[in-house]
Amino acid sequence: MGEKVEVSFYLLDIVFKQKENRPALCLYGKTSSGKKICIVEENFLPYFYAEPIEIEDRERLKKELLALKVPFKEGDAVIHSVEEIEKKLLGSKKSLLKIFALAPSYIPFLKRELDAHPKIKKCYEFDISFIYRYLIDKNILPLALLHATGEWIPEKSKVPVFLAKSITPTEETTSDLQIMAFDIETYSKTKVFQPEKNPILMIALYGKDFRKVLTWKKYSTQLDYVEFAENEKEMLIRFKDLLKEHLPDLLIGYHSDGFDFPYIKTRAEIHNVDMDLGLDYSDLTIGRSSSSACIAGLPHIDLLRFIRHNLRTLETETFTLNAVASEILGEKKKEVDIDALSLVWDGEAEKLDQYCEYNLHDAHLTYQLAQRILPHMIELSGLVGLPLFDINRVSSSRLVENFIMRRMGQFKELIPAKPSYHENQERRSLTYEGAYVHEPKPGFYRNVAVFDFRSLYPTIITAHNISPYTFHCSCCKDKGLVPDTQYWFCREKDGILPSLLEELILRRIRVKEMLKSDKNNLLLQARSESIKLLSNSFYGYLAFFGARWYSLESALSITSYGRHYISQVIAKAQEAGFDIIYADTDSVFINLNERKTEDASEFVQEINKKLPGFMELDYEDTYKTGIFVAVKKGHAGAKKKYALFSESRNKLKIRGFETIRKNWSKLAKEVQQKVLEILLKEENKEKAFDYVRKIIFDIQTKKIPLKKMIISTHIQKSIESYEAVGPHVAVARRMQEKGIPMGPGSIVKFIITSGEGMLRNRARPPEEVKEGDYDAEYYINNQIVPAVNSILSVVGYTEEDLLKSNEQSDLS
DNA sequence: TTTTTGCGGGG
DNA sequence: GTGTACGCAAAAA
Repeated sequence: MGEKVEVSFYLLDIVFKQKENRPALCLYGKTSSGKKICIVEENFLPYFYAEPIEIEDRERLKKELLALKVPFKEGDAVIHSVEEIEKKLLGSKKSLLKIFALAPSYIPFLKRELDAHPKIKKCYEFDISFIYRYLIDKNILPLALLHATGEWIPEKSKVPVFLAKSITPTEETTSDLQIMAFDIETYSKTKVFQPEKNPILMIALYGKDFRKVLTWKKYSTQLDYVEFAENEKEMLIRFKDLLKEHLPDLLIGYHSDGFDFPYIKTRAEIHNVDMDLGLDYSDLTIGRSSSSACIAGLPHIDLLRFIRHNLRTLETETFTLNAVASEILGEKKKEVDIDALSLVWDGEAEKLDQYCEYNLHDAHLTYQLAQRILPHMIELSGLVGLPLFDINRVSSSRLVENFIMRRMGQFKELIPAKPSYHENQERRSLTYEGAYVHEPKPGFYRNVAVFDFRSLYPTIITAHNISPYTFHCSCCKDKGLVPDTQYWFCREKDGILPSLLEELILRRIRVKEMLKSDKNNLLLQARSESIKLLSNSFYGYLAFFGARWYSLESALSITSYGRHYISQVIAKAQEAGFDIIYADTDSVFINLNERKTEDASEFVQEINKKLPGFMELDYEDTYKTGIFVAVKKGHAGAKKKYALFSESRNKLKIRGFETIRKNWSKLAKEVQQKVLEILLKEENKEKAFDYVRKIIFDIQTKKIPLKKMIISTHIQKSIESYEAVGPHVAVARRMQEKGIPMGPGSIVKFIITSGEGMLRNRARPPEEVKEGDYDAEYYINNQIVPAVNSILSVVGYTEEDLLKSNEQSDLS
């Protein structure tokens, strides 16, 4: 003890702790041999800037400030020290006072006091979280290798604690992380989860060379990974101890912010068990409204949150573990009757094996998903400098913001404050014109060429130097305005945001270049994706009401340029004799008619010759066939709703047809898909029409199996509180009468049966319906016709044609 | 058309 | 906690 030593470690997590007289940062990390340690940094103080009114007597002002006492809780918030410093605000120099304090929580109080101080004009950078401030100022990246000198100190902790005298960052980072995935199963006889009432039955853990399912119902099993606890309380304690024993670098769950951890916390409170999972024995905390489960020193990753926010490239519409795992891993959840778990638990414990397997399999899927997704999170973390815990949870606007904040130092520019509540409200209420959408003429088309601008908004920002820093400069007023506005941006000096964005675009070009010779390099792919995600978020960021660098003028100018360029392409295409079918934001759909693709290619090249900066029009593809439909009422073309067939890729591109959703029967979805396929791939409208006629005939003659007729709907509120009793509510009430509780969140599956009277009296749960006993009329008129009507009317069939009585014999 | 509510994910 | 952190779509008004 007491001897000066050196340690090197990779930074995994960072936690702030207010010590008696000083703020401390606990840097949790692992050494190159994988050992976990905690390095305490006490040499960094929180601060903000204050701009004095006159440059009169600085020394006197400093003394005055140092003597200030601002009431704070039981004591006083005081200023620890003051330094003089130069910074820029929108390019103009400011000489400022850097005000240090001994606690981050003093900062808002001191700031408020100085705002009211007669000798202080304005305060800056008072709303940057202490941890980010530290990472930014010390230029430390998460997962970076750090060297520290200091000494080991005794402290209550699950890992050795080291008090640092100095910390030096390096450029080296690690991506080799030991992860542990977990999942719980709970008692519930309905869809409604009641952690206050119903216990946790199982907890699965899956790590490298480690798998375990904890449960507390003893039954005979051959599964070597099942471990029994006396009761739920002992199981929770065992879970805690296993984490302490294994100390993974990251703990991974799926919807664990919103479900598993809140559930665990509630159950632990009931049993009076401390959920002191933190490496410093601090409790698991659940953030209130944006609910995130946080463990000191052990970053908790909820994959669902990252996937929902930042992995929108997935095809899937829903983000259930099953859907996401089958798309990313090609593997599904284990099929068990989860509804029966509680009954089995109560009465047939010998059948619990399948649920233990199910539980472990979910943890395993989560583990595998983490292996795929972590490279993306790690790349993003390195790019914008946010720790993995935050990368997991922030929106793309905050990614952009942190990226910019980190780079502000090099420009010596001040970081603007977050908007006040009032500004926020004001910004929310402002709207402006968005992208251009050209209304399509409904119809069936052949040879549809699609052009689109590659990264339209990012390239507009860089090509036209759009940013709050270049807005209305004094030098370029007479050099031209943004189309359809009175605004201009500097043409002489590079704006900070456009130059950062340009750097990103160039970096991505380099990464893509490297990928050409190393196609399967997942890390490079993740890097390219991360840069793309960040670049594409700049425009949205400028228009985001909560942004520090909010600039309505910039956002509005970007969309204005966007409309300008797309309209230009449309006009020139028409000049060149092409017919425009449709256009939306950054893409134009052209009817090639008898023209060759070479003509279109040439046209695109001509356009590209005149585009500034990185702007570029891509010839995306030529689609063999395409359908654009009309809006429900009227003859106008529906926007953002079309289907195209790419012969070269042998793939349908279907957009905006919304029947791929709930409360449509499987049959309706199937029929819609099939009709589009026949029309686009086979170009046989008679066959499509006959197909639908055949389906209608089959419905009438009761040949369709019941399971395709099931409609599922979500129950929104308690069954009693519905005033309008729709079919789903009626069915839910019947189920409840039969002893199956129904509440918000329950999914009701029902079939409309034949007979007279109101729908709600004819809706039945599928198990009560005999094969063939569905209401043919209802399914034809409310499911099939709406699904295909707009499509078939494009090729000349009306609703009446579809519903004409089935006398022709060729159909049967 | 504008405002309010409530789901998503999880068993 | 360098406070006051969702976002969208359907239902209701």
